[in-house]
Amino acid sequence: MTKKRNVTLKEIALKLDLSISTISRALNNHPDISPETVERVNKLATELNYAPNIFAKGFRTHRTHIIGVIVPNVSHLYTSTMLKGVLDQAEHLGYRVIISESKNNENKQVEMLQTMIQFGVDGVIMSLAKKTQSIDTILQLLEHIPLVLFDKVSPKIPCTQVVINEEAAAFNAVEHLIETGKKRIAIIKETENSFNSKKRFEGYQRALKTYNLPIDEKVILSTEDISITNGRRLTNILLSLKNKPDAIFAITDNAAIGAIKALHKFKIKIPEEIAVVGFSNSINSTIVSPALTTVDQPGNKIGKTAVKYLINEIENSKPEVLFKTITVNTNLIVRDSSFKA
Amino acid sequence: MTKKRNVTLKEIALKLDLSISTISRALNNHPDISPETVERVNKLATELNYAPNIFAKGFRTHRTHIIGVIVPNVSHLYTSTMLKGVLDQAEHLGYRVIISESKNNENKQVEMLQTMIQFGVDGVIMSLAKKTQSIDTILQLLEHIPLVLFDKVSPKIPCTQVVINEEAAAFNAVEHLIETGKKRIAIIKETENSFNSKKRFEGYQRALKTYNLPIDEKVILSTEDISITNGRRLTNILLSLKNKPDAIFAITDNAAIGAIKALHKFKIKIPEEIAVVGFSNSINSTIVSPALTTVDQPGNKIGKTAVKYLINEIENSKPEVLFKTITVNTNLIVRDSSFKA
DNA sequence: AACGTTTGTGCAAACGTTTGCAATATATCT
DNA sequence: AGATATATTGCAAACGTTTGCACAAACGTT
Repeated sequence: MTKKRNVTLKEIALKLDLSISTISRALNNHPDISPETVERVNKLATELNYAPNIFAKGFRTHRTHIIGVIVPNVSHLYTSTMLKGVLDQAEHLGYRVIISESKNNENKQVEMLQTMIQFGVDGVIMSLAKKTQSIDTILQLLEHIPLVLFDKVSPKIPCTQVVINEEAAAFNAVEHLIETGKKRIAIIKETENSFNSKKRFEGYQRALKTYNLPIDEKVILSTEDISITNGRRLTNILLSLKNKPDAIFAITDNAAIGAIKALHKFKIKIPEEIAVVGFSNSINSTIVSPALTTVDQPGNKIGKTAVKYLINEIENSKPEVLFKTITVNTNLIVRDSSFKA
Repeated sequence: MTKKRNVTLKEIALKLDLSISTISRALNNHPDISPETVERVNKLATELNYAPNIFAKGFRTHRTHIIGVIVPNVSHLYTSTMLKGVLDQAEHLGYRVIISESKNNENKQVEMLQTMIQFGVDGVIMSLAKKTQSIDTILQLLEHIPLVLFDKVSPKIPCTQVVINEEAAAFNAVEHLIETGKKRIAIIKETENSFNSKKRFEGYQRALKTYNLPIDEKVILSTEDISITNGRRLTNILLSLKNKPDAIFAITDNAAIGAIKALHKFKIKIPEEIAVVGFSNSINSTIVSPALTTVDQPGNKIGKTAVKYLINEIENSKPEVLFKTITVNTNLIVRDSSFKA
């Protein structure tokens, strides 16, 4: 493949009878070049369609204007919504984005992080792989590069983190069920206490306490893999109880959909007999019937916010950075699975 | 941010009392370095955790080992499945991936293509924006860089293209309906003849002809935006006909889901009265009830294949390249919406 | 008149790598 | 032994950019 050679500073310098350094400075708005010279240089540069050689530049400046993104799985709808936000915001701020999948594998995760650093990205945005344990390597790598965590985060890693108000969102969801008259609300959550699962569970507990409802272990079910199938399976368990719940709060849309399928099977009326609420506002939540009441997570906004903070860190490297946790708000979207008007 | 300095060839050279060039050659398996030297160099290199400075390298070689991907919208499930394939295969072959969205905007599309080229990617994989008209700029840019089109392609662009067997897939889908005894099969397609829509329509027509069924314009409906809502709307039109169809082939899962919703509304039995078949095997197709019969498009494989061909073109730049169209096979997945066992 | 200041520009080194060519040492051949 | 081939290695240039420093001219200040 014969790529045409690009215009260089040298050529411009030659044509204008100036030195290379002057051209460089003119194009970079260096203060001590005279306005007229800047003018002339800019004119010719655009005329010749000059574009700086990104490698020579990166080589000198150690800046690439690339940010890396590492997520467990790109093909989850929610993830790709966040990616969209990242891409938009990055482009807007003049950065490009390299994306990798950790596939929820911890080793792969640090490996990707390493190659990205080695590759020279200016910063990394990451959503942690499930069961991320060995924080050590990550902590080490943190010395090399600015990192922002989003979605799946960990308080053990000292860096900026962008999350939704998991706890409050769960609280609202459960509160909504209580307000519609439900008294025995089950929860389907994850076994291992991922950050998200834990927070949502806390919100669930707080809601029950606030409204003086008993917390009953029997209707608190957990699963390793929070999928449709497991949502269904756990719901079957709930249905086998003597004292059945009158509502199910599933920590995930998929689990909620599984629940609905199980309830369908037993011809149980939703929401009259048992109401269901999910979490994510995935497309599926509108397709299942009855349509699912769920928590809308603004993935787009999360992505954008993460980029904004990362680039801020990259560009204003203060000696003492204060790492914040940024919370993006969610909305409860009420549909037929919990309340019929 | 204080990035730690990396190990360089120079340091290795110093420690081994060899020249920089020898080190470089040893690490690149150049044939005229003695085996022992190669051994020593490799040993020390891994020991020091040497990683070549990607910028110095790209600077010299004009190779970045990055490939660019441009798609209309990352947050479509099918797209993100293809992306997954791209990421996997690229990583496997030692490349990294930069992703951009064209947002189905033609100008944005060429703009992205340009910045990617300017940025120095080794090649680009692209799925065309809807209504891509001005092929000219793309043809020009083609001189600068290897390009592979996938999914949304155009025969007007002379480059390798990776697609599914749209026509045959549609044929099979319609054939399946005919085999279950359906005689009046409607189709819901796109107004503008996108490559995909056109091919699928051709398959539809061929199937009817093959089985000597009449082609009736009345049950051939089109829409600009092939969404759930429009699937529903067009199905309502079909239901208002005197002579109703006994099956609907929707060119897209979403349209098919819209159709199912419309049929539900009128309490029409699926598939007994009217069967429905979609296209894509999106997750939704299993969530809707009855579960949707659909064409499984192996997005993953398409992504992988595209990368394979692109990298082949990048690495073996023959003077005369023969541009192929690669066809990836699909499967019809039969579910309850068309046939109950 | 001599000096400092400011303004605009150029020189040349540096970043880390690859690579054509030269150089040396060793082996092979007459 | 002398000459020629072969196997290893080193030298130095080149890639395009940025940047510390030096320089010159023009001006204002004593």
